[in-house]
Amino acid sequence: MNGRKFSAKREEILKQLQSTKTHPGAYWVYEQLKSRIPDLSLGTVYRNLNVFCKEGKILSLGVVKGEERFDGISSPHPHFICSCCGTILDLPMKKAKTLFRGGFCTKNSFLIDFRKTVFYGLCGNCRENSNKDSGVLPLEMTGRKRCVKCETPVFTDVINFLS
Amino acid sequence: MNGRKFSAKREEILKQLQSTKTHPGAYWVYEQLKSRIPDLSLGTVYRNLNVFCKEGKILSLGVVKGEERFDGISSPHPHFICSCCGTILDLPMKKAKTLFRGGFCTKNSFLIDFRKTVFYGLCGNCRENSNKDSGVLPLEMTGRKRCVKCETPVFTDVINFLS
DNA sequence: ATAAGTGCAAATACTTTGCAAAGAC
DNA sequence: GTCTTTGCAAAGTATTTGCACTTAT
Repeated sequence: MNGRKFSAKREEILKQLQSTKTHPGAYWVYEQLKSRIPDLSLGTVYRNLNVFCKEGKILSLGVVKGEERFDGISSPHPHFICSCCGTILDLPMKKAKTLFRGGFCTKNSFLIDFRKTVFYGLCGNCRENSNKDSGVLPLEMTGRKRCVKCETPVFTDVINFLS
Repeated sequence: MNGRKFSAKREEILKQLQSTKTHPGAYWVYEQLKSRIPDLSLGTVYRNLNVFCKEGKILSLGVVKGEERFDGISSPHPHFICSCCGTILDLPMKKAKTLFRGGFCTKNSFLIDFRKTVFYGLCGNCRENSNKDSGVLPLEMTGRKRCVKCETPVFTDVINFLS
């Protein structure tokens, strides 16, 4: 009674997001599909992007210049965000490592001003509550690997990045 | 003709933000000061928080649950954000390193689900434009060190974090 | 005197939501 | 038949902005 049903529009929204490397926002996805699917509504795009995020099928890159941006590739990888125009680029691991070490801009390329490293998860309180209430973890936490100690879902790929 | 003038309210806003470790949003700052400064307006808080960000006096931690959150400590350091309740914690470097290596939750503490590492700066296009147009870099880029090669402002502390 | 700062309220802009109709199973 | 998905438009909400007034220099 809480399952997900097939929806052609949902599929198209996912495909559209996965078809680009521009890390767009909801409106871009809507606009692209609108010509092909005239009776698509922006609300549906928002709804489904949220669904994908919670299912771990896509990645939210957070709000850039007032608009939430998404990545159709859900495996975590470094990004570059231009603080001037909002362009988002996938950052090859090799380049990321160079930037970490270098601390200055690379010739003919973008200039790194600063970076942010943020850990996401559950604080002690919320973790306790989510276990107590229903045994159900927040949707954001589902679909991931589990802690070797306590069986809680956890993302282990942190080991691989820049370690 | 483009200077900044003293403002008591501005000082208070900065002090208020620096007085807490909770990484609050604009409204919290406003609420705290309202009792002491009854004729303070929310718009002024927003305006000045933006000013501080551009001057590098505070740090924006991005939008968490729909609200932009700030850190009165402007030197970059790792944070933990609870994806359930939005709590933001400063993360001691030692713990950050452990989390990078461990990839699983720590006993009686928060659970790391995933982290994001984002580089901010200027892409090639914008960099070119900002040089051409006026010789003035976007405000976000000011007040920082300069690239040893091209003299463009750049934040060099990336070298020190987890390298 | 001049330019910057502020209060206030209206405007923006992105996102969410309520509800009735349509669709999947 | 039941539960999910959707279109549509309205509501919601954080943030920005215009303008007249105030304040700093």
